[in-house]
Amino acid sequence: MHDINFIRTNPVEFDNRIKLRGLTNCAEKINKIDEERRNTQTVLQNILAERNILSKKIGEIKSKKKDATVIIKKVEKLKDQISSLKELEKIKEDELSAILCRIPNLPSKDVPVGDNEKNNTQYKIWGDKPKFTFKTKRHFEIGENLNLMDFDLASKLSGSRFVVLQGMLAKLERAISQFMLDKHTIENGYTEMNVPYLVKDDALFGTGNLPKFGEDLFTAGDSHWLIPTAEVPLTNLVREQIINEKELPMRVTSYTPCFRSEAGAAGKDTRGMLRQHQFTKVELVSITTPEDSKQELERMLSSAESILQDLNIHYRVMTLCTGDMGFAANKTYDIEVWLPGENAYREISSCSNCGDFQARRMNAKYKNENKNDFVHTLNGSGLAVGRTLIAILENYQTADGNVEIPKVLQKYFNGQTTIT
RNA sequence: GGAGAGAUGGCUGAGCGGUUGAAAGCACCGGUCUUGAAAACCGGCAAGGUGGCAACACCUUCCAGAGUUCGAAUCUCUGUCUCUCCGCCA
Repeated sequence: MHDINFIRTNPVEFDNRIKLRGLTNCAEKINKIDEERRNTQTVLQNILAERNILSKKIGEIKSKKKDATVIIKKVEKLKDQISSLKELEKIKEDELSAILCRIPNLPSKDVPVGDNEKNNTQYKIWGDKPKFTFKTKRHFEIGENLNLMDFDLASKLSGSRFVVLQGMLAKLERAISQFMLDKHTIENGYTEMNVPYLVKDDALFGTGNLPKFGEDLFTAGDSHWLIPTAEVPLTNLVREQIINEKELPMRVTSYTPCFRSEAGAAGKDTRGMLRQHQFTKVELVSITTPEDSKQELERMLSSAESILQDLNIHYRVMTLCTGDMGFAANKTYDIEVWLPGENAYREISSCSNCGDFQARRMNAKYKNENKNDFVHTLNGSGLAVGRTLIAILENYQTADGNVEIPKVLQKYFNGQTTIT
């Protein structure tokens, strides 16, 4: 949610920066409604002030047991005006927030400008593409050949975009998530949280998924939604609060399933488990002061990177351009992991600084020398577990169709070193 | 699921329909004292908004929404949530 005050005082800058996200000339329209709203409010407040004064007088007169009918008649006349002005004010407020809550965050000034992912820029690259002496397979070929990954079976239960993992692959999924949580809690300074997977509208509004992107979500039938990412419950942990500055930065992590309808992704990545309706993810969320959020994004990125480095898998980090960022972000880094079977880099993590955008929607503040200000929120995958499993299968595959278990995961396998 | 109780400022907790934005305590901030700290004492301390260059003035907010009233934290209705007891249950 944007600061109306900022739009009012910097309409040109606002329009220039929001244009980078494909929206044109918003400020004038917004400011016109805002002005109508404020004018209405001023008139209303003056009448309310008058009513309050007169009502107080009535109290004084009555306490002296005198007759107040003249003044009471006078105040009665104000009532109609008050209710119609209140109505008008509400209309203007709703009109304003309907527009404001659908406008994406302004891109940070250090984000590359562009319309689509082709304009993303490489921020860093780690390791090298591994060399294989045999023709590499894709993850689902490996998994299906091992008889440990079954898409047909899953579709009987749940339809398309689901998978059943069995035996060592199910265990691998568990080992990966365990490893990630251990790494983030023991070495990277995050506190592990166990959070609800069903949330209310308000929580999704807070992170920016609603009201615009309900299509991407699953509902649970009642007033609950299935979380598309643990970002939603984790970020909302600070909603409607004034946090003591000493508590910041707050770093939390959680391993959860994520549910996405993939409404706009028909025909995209239909083979394999790259894009599923349900997947698990270890999420990182940081709550910081405005001064610290930029460096926190770098720190968060490093935390996510540390997983792939420990797994010794080659990746690159892209800075998303203005046109490719998510709704709530002001800057986003995507970690793209190298998949030899697919001969491509694929997103495995997305780390975003949302500035105060979500904090405004959630009304999350911190106390700073007797001043209250909105916190900054950041979120990142650390990492997507399913895609990490894919990356391991493809990077650790052997000529005979088996998969080596990465060193750091072996302790979760009682010393076993290969999946066969 | 049945019966009852409740929701007030960062927290605990008072609050007759009329100077109650709200007592008191804790926490927090500033000061005195102290070599330093603690204790003690003094002072400050809710949020959001409108108008104003500003000092400041005013408006709104006591879970949410509707209502009664000249006037609601206080009365009525609805919803949400919490707690206690009973039943059921992983």
